[in-house]
Amino acid sequence: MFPADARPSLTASARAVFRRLVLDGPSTRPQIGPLLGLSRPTMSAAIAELERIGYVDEIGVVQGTMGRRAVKYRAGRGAGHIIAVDAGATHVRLRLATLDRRLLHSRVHRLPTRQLMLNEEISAAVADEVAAAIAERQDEWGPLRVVGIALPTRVVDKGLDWDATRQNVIFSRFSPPGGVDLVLENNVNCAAVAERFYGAAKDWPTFAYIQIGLKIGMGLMLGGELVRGRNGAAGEIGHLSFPFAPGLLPVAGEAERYMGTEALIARVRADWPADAGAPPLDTRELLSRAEAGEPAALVHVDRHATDVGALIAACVSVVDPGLVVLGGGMGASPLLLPKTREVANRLSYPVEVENSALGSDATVLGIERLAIDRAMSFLLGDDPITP
Amino acid sequence: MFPADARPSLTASARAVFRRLVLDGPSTRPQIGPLLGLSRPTMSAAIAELERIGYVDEIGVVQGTMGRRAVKYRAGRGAGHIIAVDAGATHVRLRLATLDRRLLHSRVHRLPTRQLMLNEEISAAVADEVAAAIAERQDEWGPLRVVGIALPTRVVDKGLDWDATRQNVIFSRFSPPGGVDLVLENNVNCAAVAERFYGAAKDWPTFAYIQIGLKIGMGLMLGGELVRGRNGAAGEIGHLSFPFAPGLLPVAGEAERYMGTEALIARVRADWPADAGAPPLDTRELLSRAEAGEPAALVHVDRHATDVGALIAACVSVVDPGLVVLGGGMGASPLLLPKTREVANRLSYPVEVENSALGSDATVLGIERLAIDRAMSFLLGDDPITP
DNA sequence: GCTTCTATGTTAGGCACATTAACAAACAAA
DNA sequence: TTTGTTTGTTAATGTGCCTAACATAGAAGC
Repeated sequence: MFPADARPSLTASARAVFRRLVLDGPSTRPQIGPLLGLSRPTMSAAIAELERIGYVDEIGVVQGTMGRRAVKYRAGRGAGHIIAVDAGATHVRLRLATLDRRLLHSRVHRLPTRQLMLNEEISAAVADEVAAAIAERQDEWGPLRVVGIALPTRVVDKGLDWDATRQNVIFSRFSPPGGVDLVLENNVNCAAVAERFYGAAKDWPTFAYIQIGLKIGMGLMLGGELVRGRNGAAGEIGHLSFPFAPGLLPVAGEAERYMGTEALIARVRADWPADAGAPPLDTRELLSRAEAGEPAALVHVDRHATDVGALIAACVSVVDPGLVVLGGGMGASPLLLPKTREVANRLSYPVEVENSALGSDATVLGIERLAIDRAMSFLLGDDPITP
Repeated sequence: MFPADARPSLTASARAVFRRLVLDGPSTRPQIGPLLGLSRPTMSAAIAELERIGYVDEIGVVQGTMGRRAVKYRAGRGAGHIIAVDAGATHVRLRLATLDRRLLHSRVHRLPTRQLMLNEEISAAVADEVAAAIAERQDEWGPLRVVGIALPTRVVDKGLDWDATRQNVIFSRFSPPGGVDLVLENNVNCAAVAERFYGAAKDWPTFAYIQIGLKIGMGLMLGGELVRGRNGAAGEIGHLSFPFAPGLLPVAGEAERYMGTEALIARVRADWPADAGAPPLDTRELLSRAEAGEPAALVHVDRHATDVGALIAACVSVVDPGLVVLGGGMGASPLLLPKTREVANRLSYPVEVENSALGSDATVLGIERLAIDRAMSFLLGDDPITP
């Protein structure tokens, strides 16, 4: 549409209007104007400005109960589209969408085997899926602006301890298409973003998303801003040293090894009463048997809920988020909630604890949101041209 | 100068100029203009605007190596002044200053006995000192804009769990002067603010200040913003439940009871070797004997440093601040640093650990900064008139 | 089928706040 | 005294928004 170094300069009102069209979806001028406190002449000018450069398209008219009908607009072809990818351990999920989230293409690619960490296998799957998505390209989609990828690693800016993370492994088989902005973000942070915008934390600018599954992690949102930390390690609570008690030697990263599902299931199986039948093979079975009322399963679920409550209490004492959204294989289960709430609130300050509302889609939806945000800042020119 | 509901409206440039004069101290137009990217005519208009309403006073001229000399300006009499009070356990410290931090009056009031918590005794001392400061009032100081008080309690907005904190005890003997804005803030948070502006965290928008003394607490600064949390409990790491280990029952608030100086000294005395002379009576003695090289003292300092390192590691795993500034009776000692650094970095992610640069003045300086910020937002009208 | 009422959109005029360009003033150094 | 440098002012201009008034296009009433 135009070269990256010659993005059109827009008036503040036009930028605000575009932002609303992206965030709220198709709207009419009389909807947007009063919302932004802009007069009708200013709205006219803003829309004209945006239409001229292709950021906004007219898509029809709407008729109220009376009076002249209003023209409806949406983010235009020239605004382009983004690709969001969740590079997960078992699935690679992809969404291709416009900035106002019209889904144009999507795929869920199941990996042949579960990957223990970010590796070439995942990178290759991402490369395939991104290439396939780009091949689908249609003219009405406009230019591809951003590719966002959610990674199961810490994400840091180049220059710091980049090499200590595995994040660059994503590029072993995958090369980002040229001329397109790339956004990398930790997958738990992405899930937090999604819960904030579409899930259990709607209208909560401050909260923590805590993932309890094979791995343990937290995505922290304070005042509407994702907290990443100096080394991208904010929320790496799986890495909490543990135990933390007088006389005992703490071990780095032990919290995850103790709280993760693998250790949990090992404990469950070691502890399983002889007269309670075969012990559960995985967390799904443990949870379903607990739900069915099996006492042995219930005991273990309760014990785990207590541990989760203590973990939450630790986070609350540090950042006091007010709301904790639980996700992940174990965390998403409502069975944990009562005990977890009780323990967390007893050990620290008032916290609401809720289950994730988005499940396994949270991560893609989050990286989609981040990719859109980046595309929008690019188009509106309020960010460095090349980071 | 003018009623609260009729503050003059200022142009954006005038507001920016005033903000610079407050933050940078006396300056000339050619200093401020280029800094803000404002042309000379705009600077003229801004200064004229500010002078007319008394926000800015002319204080002299400065001569460069060549050319005409420039007029120097500073925050004016009409901008007024603020009072900052640190309501501490052993001292009440007060500073009365203009918005650009010209110290007009200050007092350090030593309480007859150490207070264990915020109580009427402290409230009475605050009332006395504030009254005395107000009695000193001189016309050239302009109006009193804000009284800020640093409290040794959690501080929450009215309406949440206000009653669970003791913060209202400050009003048992002290009544804020009428027509003046009041700012309350937790004392550890204040110390963090001071370290950020004037101390060890200058140029670190993200860091944590951790106080290790009689009490344990943290002030968290992320991206230049103080993190308070939903219940004003962010950083209440003294309240961390402890121990946190399989099979052990965690107790709320136990971290402080274990890590605080009282428990530390009790452990030292219980453990003191019979052939090492009389055990130390307090932390000051423990530290000075460690500094002198006494092995028994060194062992205990080292052990405590290890515990502090583990505590820092826990905070780093949650928020990854990149820098931790240690303050408080024990924390301010450089003796702890080597071991603390080693343990913290071994157990989590890269953190720099430094000693407080401000000592016991940190808290007053921090609340002074916050009071000034509030006064400035009041004058510039970018805040709700009455919260 | 005409008027009337209502909501949407445009045109004209003006104000607030910044700019650039040119000039005036005040100083040090030659 | 002259020259060059820096500071400050005046005049003219531009941009980005506003309000007021008008034009347009529909539904509803007679």
